[in-house]
Amino acid sequence: MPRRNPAKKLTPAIPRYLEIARDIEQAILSGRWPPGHRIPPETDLTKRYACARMTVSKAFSSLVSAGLIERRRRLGTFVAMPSRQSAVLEVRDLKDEILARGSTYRYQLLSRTLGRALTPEATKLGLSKGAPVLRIKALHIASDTPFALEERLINVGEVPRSAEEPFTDISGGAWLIAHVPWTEAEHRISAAAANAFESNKLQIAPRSACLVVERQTWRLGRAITSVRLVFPESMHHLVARFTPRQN
Amino acid sequence: MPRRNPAKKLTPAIPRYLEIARDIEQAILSGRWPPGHRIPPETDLTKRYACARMTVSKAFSSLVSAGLIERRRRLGTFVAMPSRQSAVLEVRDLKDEILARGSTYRYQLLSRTLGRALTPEATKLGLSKGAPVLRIKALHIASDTPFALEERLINVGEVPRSAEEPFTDISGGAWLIAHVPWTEAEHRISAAAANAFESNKLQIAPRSACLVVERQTWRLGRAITSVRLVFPESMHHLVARFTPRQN
DNA sequence: GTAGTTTAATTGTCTATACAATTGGGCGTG
DNA sequence: CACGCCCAATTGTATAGACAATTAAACTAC
Repeated sequence: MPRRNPAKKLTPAIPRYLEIARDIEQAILSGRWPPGHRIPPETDLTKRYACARMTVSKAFSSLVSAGLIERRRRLGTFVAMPSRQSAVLEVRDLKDEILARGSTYRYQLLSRTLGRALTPEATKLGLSKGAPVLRIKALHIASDTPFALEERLINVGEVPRSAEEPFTDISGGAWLIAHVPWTEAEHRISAAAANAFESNKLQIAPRSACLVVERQTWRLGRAITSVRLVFPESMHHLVARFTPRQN
Repeated sequence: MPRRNPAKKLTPAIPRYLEIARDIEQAILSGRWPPGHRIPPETDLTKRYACARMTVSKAFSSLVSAGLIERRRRLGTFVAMPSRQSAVLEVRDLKDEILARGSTYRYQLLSRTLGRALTPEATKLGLSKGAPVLRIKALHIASDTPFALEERLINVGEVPRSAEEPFTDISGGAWLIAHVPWTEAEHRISAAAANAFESNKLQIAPRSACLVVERQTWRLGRAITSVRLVFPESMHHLVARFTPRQN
């Protein structure tokens, strides 16, 4: 029977398992425990911290999910090799982003056509040629200055309700976020010179530098939408921030 | 004769807590439990799955760290709003990336000066003016074509050994990754037209579109380095991929 | 020596219980 | 009604113990 400590120990500001996790994290980040170093087994730390093994285990779990350590039965726990760095790229709705910087937001639908996928479109979405797709072109405008040009392709077969949505007042991105859960997304970020259509709509000089974000979204393996966002130089930058420690 | 007891309850292929987590995940991803939906409390699931509360708790923990659910004491557990999307941006060493695409890699140091931080440099790194810094300019070359221009600033006070490194054969990024652990990094990704120096070194037309990646790295709150990488249009794109399910 | 077998170290999962912390909602008083 | 107090639901953390799975290393039989 787990009899509680008679001293009525109030839980301290920082829980025990986090304290352990931070100690280990500190040892790793300071370089005191280099990659490959073997971390004392749970039973040792159980003694050192005078706690149950589950508590140490929980500390280790959080470090595993943060990618700082790796564990193997019988072998022990080791500081992970800093193999591939990664960063969390925040992707927010453009409307929120524009409003957040104090500008007014306006959305303008340029075109909306319901049709059958041409070969390149079908390839991009992983559909067969002729499948129903919705094509949307629109402008996001911040304080009367064009902010981004959006060209979107929606897989109507997967999102039937999109065929009834006019998209005159809400952007495809905002509508989809609200109506369709997704399981996987991929972004391609690059730079490109504006073509004639883009420079015209964005009111910038032809061939001027633009940031291009192409995003494709899937739901349980089937493509939902594919979108290409073109931002004039200096209108936008993406920020990615990474902290190794999780939880 | 192996004295293994075959009648003993073998642990199934998939542990109990993962089974629970997957059921919930499936309900969320399929849309059956939309964002904001209240998930039954631990005690209910404890009954439904006939297991201990710790097991349900562990299932929930993994879903929390995957960002699928949010929990609040007394209120309960809810399907997370898909508002703050995020993606994992892979950041690899340029050398690896170039070699991976089958090109040859060459690194060329353009300049290296050890000096005292000017005001803008000090501001960027969060140092006081006059602190020792190392400035490096270098080219990354893929199959004899300039691939990226690197302009780097290193906080010598935080990384003293960098002052002795010539950086003639190894890039600042590769050296730092190997020698200095970091705790936080921030990326700024944007597009810009090449200036005279950049177009000259990268052998591209003046004012042509470039992808600019600015990265700043800290270690325990103190700046280690700040780097600006300029890629000619079409030479490079960043790929970010996101999968909500984490295990 | 070699091949197979056992052992032991270590992590992985689970149970049953206990108490703390958080906080919306209900209750009562002025 | 407004304010403050208490209650109960729910999650958060922790304990002590149990057994399974993994696998390097020690051991044993040939």
